Amino acid sequence: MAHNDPQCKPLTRAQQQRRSDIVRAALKVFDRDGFEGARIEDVAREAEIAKGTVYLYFPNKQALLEGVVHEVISPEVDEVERTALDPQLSPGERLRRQIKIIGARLGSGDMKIILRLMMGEGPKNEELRKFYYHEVVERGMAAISQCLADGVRTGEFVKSADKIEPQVFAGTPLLAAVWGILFDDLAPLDVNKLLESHCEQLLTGLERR
Amino acid sequence: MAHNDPQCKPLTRAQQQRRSDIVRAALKVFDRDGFEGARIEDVAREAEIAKGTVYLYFPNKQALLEGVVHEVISPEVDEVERTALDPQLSPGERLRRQIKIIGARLGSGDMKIILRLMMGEGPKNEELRKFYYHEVVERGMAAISQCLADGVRTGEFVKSADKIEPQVFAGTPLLAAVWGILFDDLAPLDVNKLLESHCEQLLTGLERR
Amino acid sequence: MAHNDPQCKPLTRAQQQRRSDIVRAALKVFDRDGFEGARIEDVAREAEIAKGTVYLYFPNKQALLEGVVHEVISPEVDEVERTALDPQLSPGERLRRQIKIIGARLGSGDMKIILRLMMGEGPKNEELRKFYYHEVVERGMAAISQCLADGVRTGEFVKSADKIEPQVFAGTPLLAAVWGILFDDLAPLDVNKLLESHCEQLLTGLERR
Amino acid sequence: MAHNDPQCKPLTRAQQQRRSDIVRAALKVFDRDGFEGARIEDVAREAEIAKGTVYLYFPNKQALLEGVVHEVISPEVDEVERTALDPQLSPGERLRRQIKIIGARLGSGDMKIILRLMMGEGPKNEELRKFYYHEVVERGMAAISQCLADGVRTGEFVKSADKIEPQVFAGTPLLAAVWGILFDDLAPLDVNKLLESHCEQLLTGLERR
DNA sequence: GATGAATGAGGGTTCATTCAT
DNA sequence: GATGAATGAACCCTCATTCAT
Repeated sequence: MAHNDPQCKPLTRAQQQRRSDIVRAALKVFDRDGFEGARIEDVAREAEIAKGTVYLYFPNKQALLEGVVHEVISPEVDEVERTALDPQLSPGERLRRQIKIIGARLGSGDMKIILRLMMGEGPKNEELRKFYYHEVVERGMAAISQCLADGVRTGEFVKSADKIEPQVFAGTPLLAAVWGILFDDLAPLDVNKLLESHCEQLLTGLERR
Repeated sequence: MAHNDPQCKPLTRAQQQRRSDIVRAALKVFDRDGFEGARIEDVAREAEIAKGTVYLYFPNKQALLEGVVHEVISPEVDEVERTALDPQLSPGERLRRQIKIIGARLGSGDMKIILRLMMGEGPKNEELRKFYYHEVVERGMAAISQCLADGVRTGEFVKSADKIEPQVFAGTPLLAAVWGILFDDLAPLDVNKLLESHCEQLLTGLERR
Repeated sequence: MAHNDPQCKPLTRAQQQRRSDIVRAALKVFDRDGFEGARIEDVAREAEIAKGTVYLYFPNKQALLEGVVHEVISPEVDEVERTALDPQLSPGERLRRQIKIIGARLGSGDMKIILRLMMGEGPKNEELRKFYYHEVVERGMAAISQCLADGVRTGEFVKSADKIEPQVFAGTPLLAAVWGILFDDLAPLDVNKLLESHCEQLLTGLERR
Repeated sequence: MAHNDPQCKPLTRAQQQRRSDIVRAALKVFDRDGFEGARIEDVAREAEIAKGTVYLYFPNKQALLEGVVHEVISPEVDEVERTALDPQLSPGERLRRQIKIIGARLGSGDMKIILRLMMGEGPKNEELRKFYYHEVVERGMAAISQCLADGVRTGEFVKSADKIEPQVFAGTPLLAAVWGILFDDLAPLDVNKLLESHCEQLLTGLERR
C-alpha cells in the first residue's frame, strides 16, 4: 500500500484518517517513552489497530518518526505565520506577537514533543534535521527578520535593528520549551511573564525614543 | 567492586583513572549513537577494555549515564563559576562574561552532549533532571541574578533590573547550543557574534544612561 | 498474546497445540540439562519454532517451568485417581494397586522429570512446591489413607491400620523413582518386584489373619 | 597448587583447613542457591577468602561440587556404620537403629543438601552418581541386608526375610528427607514417629511370632 | 600462596519487521 | 486491506575462569 510514497496511489480519505490516527498515537507514545523506547505495538494499541497495520502506512519506525514530525509541524507553522503576520499591527507589535506565539507553540503540546524528538534523533537523521530547519527554524527566523526590517523602514526601530540576529529573539521561547520538558516539576516557569519580560528588554533597546 | 557506591571502599588512583576512561568513552559513544542506541560493548571497545569491566564500575547502563552526567558537569560548573566571578569586574562586565561563558560551555564539547542526553533521558529519570537542575540551572540562574542585583546596587543598572528573570539572559546561549547540535551543518552560527549581539541588546536596556 | 494468563483471551486450538508442543519440548530439554542448564533456544529448536515464539506463550523461563509442571501433573494425577479407585476391589487390593501405580507413575517418564525439577527448583519456588504438594502429595496421601480407613471399616485390616501414616506406603515408590533417576545405569532395579515385595511386607502386618 | 590432585604434594594442615572451609562455605551456598545458582564469589565470601583462592583448591566449579559431596559423605557414612553395627544388639534392634539413623542422617543437615545436589547434578555427572552409589547407597543397602541375614541366622526373623530387597526399608527414610526439602513449611512431618511406624509395620511381618 | 580486577562467552529477553490467513 | 502470530537479530547483564601483582 501507501507508505507515503509519492509513487503510490494517493490515499483515500479513510486511509488518510487512519494514517493520521497512527501519527497521533505515535506522537503520544513517543512523548511518553521517547523514540527508541517506543514500541510499535504500543503505537498500534493506542491507535486501536493491529501492529501490522502500522506497516501498511509506514515502511518502518524511522519513517513513522518522519511522518510524525512532518504531520505535526506543518499546521503549527502555518498557524504561527498566519497569526503573526497581521498587517494591521505595527512591526513592534508583530514582533511581540511573534515571540509570544513561538514561545507558546514551541512550549506547549505537540511541538514540545517534536523538539525533544529532534534533539534525540536529529543528529542521526539528516532528513529530519533539514526538514525541521527549513520548515520551522528558517521560516521562524525569516518572520522575525521581516519584523525587524519593517520596523526600521517605518522608523519605529533604530537603524541598526535589522542587523540583529533573529536568534536573539528566539532564545527565550526555546528556553521556555526546554524548561517545560525538563524542569517544570522542580521549578514551574511562568512562561507568559517570562516572554513578556523578554520582549520588554529587547524592544526597549530597539525602539527609538 | 566499586560501582561508585559511597558504601564501597574508595577507588585506588588506577581505578579512578579507569572509571574516568569509561566515562569518557561512554560520553563519546552516547554522543555518536544517543543513550538508547549506545551499546555497552562499544563503550568498552572505545575504552579499550572488556565488556564485563564496565560493570565493575557501573551496575548498569542507567548508572553509567548518571556517572557520565555527574562527571562531566561538576568541573564545567566549577569553571563557569570561577571564571565568571572575578570581583574586579563591574557587574555589567561580569554579566557579559557570564553569558559568553554559559554560551561557550553549553555549546561546546561535553556539555552539548549532556544537554542532548538530558533532553532524551531527563523526562524518564528524575534523578538526572534534579541533578542537572541543581548543579547547572540553579547555579547558572543564581549567578546571573547576582550580577543583576550587584548592578542595581552599584547604580550601574536601572532599579528594575533585578526584577528581570535570569532566564531571559540564558535563552540565547541555550539556543546556540541547540543550534550547534542540530543545524550547524545546514547553517553554521557565529556563536560569539550572536552572544555579543544578545548582550548588547539586553544591556542597552539595562544600563542607566 | 497468550501467556497462559487467565486474563487473556482463551487460546485457539492451534495455540493450545503449540503451547503444548513447547511444554513437551521444555520437558525434554529440562530432563536432559536440568532447569538452569536448559537454554530457551534449545527448547525452541526442540519445538521447531523460533526462540521468540516461546515468549509468546510464557513470559519467562520460570513461567515455562511452572507451565511444564502444571501441564504434566494434572493428567497424571487424574489417571492415578481414576485407576486406583475401582470400587469393585477390596481395600487391600486397592492399596496394592495404588502403590504400584504411584510407583509406576512417579518412576516413569514425565513425573520422574518433574520430581527432579521439584528437587532442584522447589526450594526456590513456593508456588511450585505448593502446587506439587496439593496436586500430587496431598491427593496421593489422601487416597492411601482412604484405603486404610476402608479396610478397617470392612474388617479386612486390623483396627490400628488407619493410624498408619500414608507416607509409609509412599516411601518405596519414591525410592524407586529416585533410583531410576540416579542409579539405573549402575544397578538397575526391578521396580515391579520391589513394589510387590513392599506391598507384601506392609500388608502382612495389616491384614487380619 | 593442590586441586585435590593425587599428583600434587599433599596439603599442609593449614591448607587442609582452608580447603575444608571452602567446602563448608560451598555447602551452605549450594543449599541456599542450588548448584547452578551458586556463585563462586559467594562461596569465597562465605569462606572469607578471595574468589581466586577457591581456584587454588579446586580447578573449577564441578570439582568444588565433587569436593563437597566427597567431604560431606565420608564422615556421615562412617558414623552411620559405626553407630549401627553395635554387635551387642539383636539383628531386629540393629535394623531399627539402622533405619532411624538413615532417616536422621539423610533428612538432617548436610546429607539433605547432598541429596538435593545429587538429584540436580547427578544425571549430568557420572562420577558423582558412582561415588554416591558406592559410598552411600551400596553401603547402606549392604548394612540392611546384613541385618536381615543375621536375623534369619539367629532365628529372629522368618526364613524369607533375607529375600527382601533392602530398598523396602530405605524408602521411608528417603521420603522423609525429600519431604524435609520440599514440604516442611506446608505440612511438617514428625520424622521420628514416621520412622517408628515404618519399622513397626515392616518388622511385624518379619519377626517370628 | 593470596588477591580481586579483568575477561568474554553465554543466555534471557525484547521488539522491529514479516507474512500467512 | 487488516490482522497478530512468528521470527531472529540484537543487546544487557552475569559469572566462571584467568592472571598480573
